[in-house]
This record gives sequence, structure tokens and C-alpha cells, in this order.
Amino acid sequence: MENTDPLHLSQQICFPLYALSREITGLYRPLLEELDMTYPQYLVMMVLWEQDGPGVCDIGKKLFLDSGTLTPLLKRLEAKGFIIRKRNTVDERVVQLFLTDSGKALHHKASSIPAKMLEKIDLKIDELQELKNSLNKILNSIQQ
Amino acid sequence: MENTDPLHLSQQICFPLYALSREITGLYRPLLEELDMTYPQYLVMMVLWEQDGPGVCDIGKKLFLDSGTLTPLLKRLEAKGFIIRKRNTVDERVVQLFLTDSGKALHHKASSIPAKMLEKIDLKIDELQELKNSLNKILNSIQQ
DNA sequence: GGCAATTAAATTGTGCACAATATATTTTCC
DNA sequence: GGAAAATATATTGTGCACAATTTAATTGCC
Repeated sequence: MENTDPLHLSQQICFPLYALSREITGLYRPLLEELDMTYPQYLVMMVLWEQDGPGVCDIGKKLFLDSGTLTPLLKRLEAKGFIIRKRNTVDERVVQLFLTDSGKALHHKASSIPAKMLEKIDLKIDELQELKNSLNKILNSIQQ
Repeated sequence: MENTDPLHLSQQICFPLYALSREITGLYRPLLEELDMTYPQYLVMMVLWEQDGPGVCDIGKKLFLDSGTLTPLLKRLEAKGFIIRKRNTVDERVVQLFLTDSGKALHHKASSIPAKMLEKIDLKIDELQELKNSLNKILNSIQQ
């Protein structure tokens, strides 16, 4: 006797998305705590490991976050000594983010995290890949 | 020239999950604002529409949320007049949640939301179903 | 019966998210 | 060159999330 009411929790697509996202952040937590980072901070660091010196806005576009979220988060990363915030001298509106040595060193310390997470999730690689593709497809279609 | 570093943002499975979850909450926002609800509040109301009178703990199990999140959220729902919080007389530890008439009326007002969301996401039904199954599968495997 | 262990909520504190607004700088365009 | 529009960041306020702790009530077990 399955429920077919669209308002029933079991019928929701968005609820498992919301719940799983939080569960997975929870799986990251103990790994990231060892490096004194939260998951959103880890995402910001990943952007910086790809490209040193971006502006707040560049990071926001990649992570879909605004300055209201990023400004305090970046200040916390600066307080931990992982990054430095510096006004661009050419365009004073822009605050650029640079890795400190400590922030660069984190890259190596974090290198084992993806493999550890794959173990925790324990799904076949191609299943994961397919799920990732689905999610990205929807994400892109929403962004127009 | 694709990046294959596991620490590269494009390689992450969890980032699109995190980003999409927030994007979709954003799609719900204008619809739910009309009903004076947030997305987590909507989830709680859906539980109550299924079953009137559960304890805080019951809701927590269904939504994977703890009392630290739920207690203030439920107080806000009570302040809006959608629910009533009442100590169970048999077991005084339990706070039961009951719908008010206004809370019951919300069920009807919310009935058009799922269809509106399907339009916004604009994905084939079977693709959605498959994604939902994948997400639920992982969610269950994480819960042991 | 009585004490320890368990269970249910609430509280406290930190860190996101995000809307709305403010401030400052730069660009555009006449 | 100067006003208006656009851009970049910061601030304020509300509402989650969640760890850790506290308080109160109930259950288990001798």
C-alpha cells in the first residue's frame, strides 16, 4: 500500500537531496576536524588550491555563495592563518584571497580525504559518476 | 585537458549534492514564502500532515534532525499558529506536536507546490525517479 | 523500593545560508 | 569631465544545523 500523495515525504525528490547532503557533510566532519576546517571552508580552500589570488566574487560564483556567507567565512580562514585577504591595488573594490604557507601545506594534508570518503560512501565508481552527472545536469539547467 | 586531481572541485561528488540541495531550496523559497514557511518548516509540516501528534523525537528520526534544530523551529511554527506543542501526560519527557486548524488548512494551500516544483526542475519523470532511488539508496546505506 | 542507565527535550555556542541593505569604487555614456 | 549605472564587498537580521551539555522523567535491574 504505497502512498501516492505528492505531498507525502516519501514522494519528495528534494528531501533525500537535502538529507543526503547533510549526512555526507557529517561524514566529512571528523576528517576535516583534524585539519581544523568545516566543509564550506574546505570548498573554499579547494578553489584556492586550484587558483591562488581570486576575488571573493570569483569564489562565490564557483560555490554558489554570496558575500554574506563568504565574508565571515573568509575572515575565519584568515584568523586560522590559512589565507590572507588583500585589497586589489588596481581595483579597490576587490578583495583577493591568497594562500599562506600553512594554507598550501593543508593541500597535502587533505590529499587522503577523497579516498577516505569513497570508502565511507561505498558505492561503485560508475554509479557515483552517473549520480554526479545527473546532479550536475540539473544544477546546470537550473542556472539557465 | 580534464583535471583528474581528486581534490579538484570538478571531481567532487559531494559538491554538486551540496550546491543542488541549496539551489532547490531556493526554488522552493518563493512558493513557501506565500505560505509563511521555510523549507525545513515545510518538511516538519509534511510529517504532521501524515501523522498528527508525533513527538519531537519522531520528527527528528524522519528528517534526520536533532532537538537543537527542531526545538526552536517548532517554537516558530507554534508562534505562527500552525501547530501546538503539548507535553504528553503519560510520559512527561515527550513533547507532542498537533496541527491547529490553520496548520491543517495549509495542507490544501500547499497542494500545488509539488507540481510547480516539477515544472521548475524540468526533468523527465523517470530521470527524477532514478535520481531519487540513487539518493535514497546511498542515504540508507549510510544509515547502516 | 531504590539507584543506575536510558531516553526526551531544551539550552548554549559556533558556523553557515541568504535576503536586504549599505558603502565604496569603477565604468559607461553623454 | 561628471552624473548615473554597475560592480564588489561588507553589514544586519533571521533561521537553520549540529556538537556538547543540562535537566527532567522513565525504565531496568538488583
